[in-house]
Amino acid sequence: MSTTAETPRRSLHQEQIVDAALALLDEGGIENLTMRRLGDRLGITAAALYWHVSSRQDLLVLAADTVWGRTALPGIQDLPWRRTVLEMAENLRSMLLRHPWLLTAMTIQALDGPARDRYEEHLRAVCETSGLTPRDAEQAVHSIVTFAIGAALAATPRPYVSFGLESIIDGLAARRPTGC
Amino acid sequence: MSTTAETPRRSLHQEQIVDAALALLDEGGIENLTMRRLGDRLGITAAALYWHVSSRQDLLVLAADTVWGRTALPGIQDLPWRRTVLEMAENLRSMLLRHPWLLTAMTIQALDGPARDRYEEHLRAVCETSGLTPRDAEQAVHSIVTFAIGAALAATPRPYVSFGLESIIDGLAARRPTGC
DNA sequence: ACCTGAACACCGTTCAAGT
DNA sequence: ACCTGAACACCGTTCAAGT
Repeated sequence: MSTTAETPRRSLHQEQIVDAALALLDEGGIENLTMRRLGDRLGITAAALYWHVSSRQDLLVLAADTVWGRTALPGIQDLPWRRTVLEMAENLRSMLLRHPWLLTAMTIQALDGPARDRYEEHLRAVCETSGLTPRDAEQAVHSIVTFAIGAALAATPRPYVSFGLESIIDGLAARRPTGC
Repeated sequence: MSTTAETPRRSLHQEQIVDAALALLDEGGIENLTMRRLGDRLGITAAALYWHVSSRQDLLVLAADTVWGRTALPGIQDLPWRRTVLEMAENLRSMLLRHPWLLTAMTIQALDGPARDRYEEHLRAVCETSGLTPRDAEQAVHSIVTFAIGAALAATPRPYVSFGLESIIDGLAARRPTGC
């Protein structure tokens, strides 16, 4: 009835569309997401999707940020900072392994949405709280995210992943005033 | 005239096709490589391409290995091993930045061909020659390749790349009997 | 041995038209 | 406000038929 109720209604529809798109992506990768197939699954014409979403690319951007948003963020002070950083790296890597189409999408266009920003911001906060300078915390975010993404894309086996991450964390720790 | 001359003739044709495919890929990314467009550029029907190549995927595999093969391999003992490893990582990263479609292709299917094997073999040899155990040299290959691929995909800025690579190399050096 | 033409089963996107 | 139908300009791949 009220005018303010209209916007949420519309984004509800969009949420259903993004959920269905995510299902198609997880089932068969990026080439499985087709406007016609997505329409079929929602009982709608492919053309009708363009009322809710501006393009297939737009849909991929929305799907990407949705998935970033589902990556768990551990408590900032619950564990020693090294363990927390390791956990965040592992969460990111396993998220990318569960949704390989996200790697494909990232290679086609830069995908930074609010949920990714939130993840990186959290990682930086973990490092700063632990005594790293802001500069080194920024270093940490870039190095850890880079390695986690690389590990997912290269399908790097587990033990090799741990070694690389721990080397990077050691490199960061060496820069703290207190040392380790 | 001789029967032995036939095989090279055919792969010459294939080489021209792969070169033209590479041009399309470098110009406009993976979605710019179209059988019809590639045919046009070679003065041939799209259907005719299937005589030389079994599918578009096959063409991508051939293009990928061609590009791996063009990555320069530095001399094994010309520089201190750390510098050589850094150089190989940088060569890989800049190759991937020059051919971003290769990252896309890697996310869609595993792409290990002879040229990639050769690159990784060389990197392992550099590490083993420097005194790393075979196990640690294997660690080195995985960590360095993982990080270089991640840096290309995440578009990690230069200084952050150096820090990550050097941390990994420090971690490797610490495992040598002689220390650093 | 190598290539064409036509066909099949698809794509993303637009847009007039309906309700 | 939301959806359909038809259309446009594309795709990869197959296959009979040509030379």
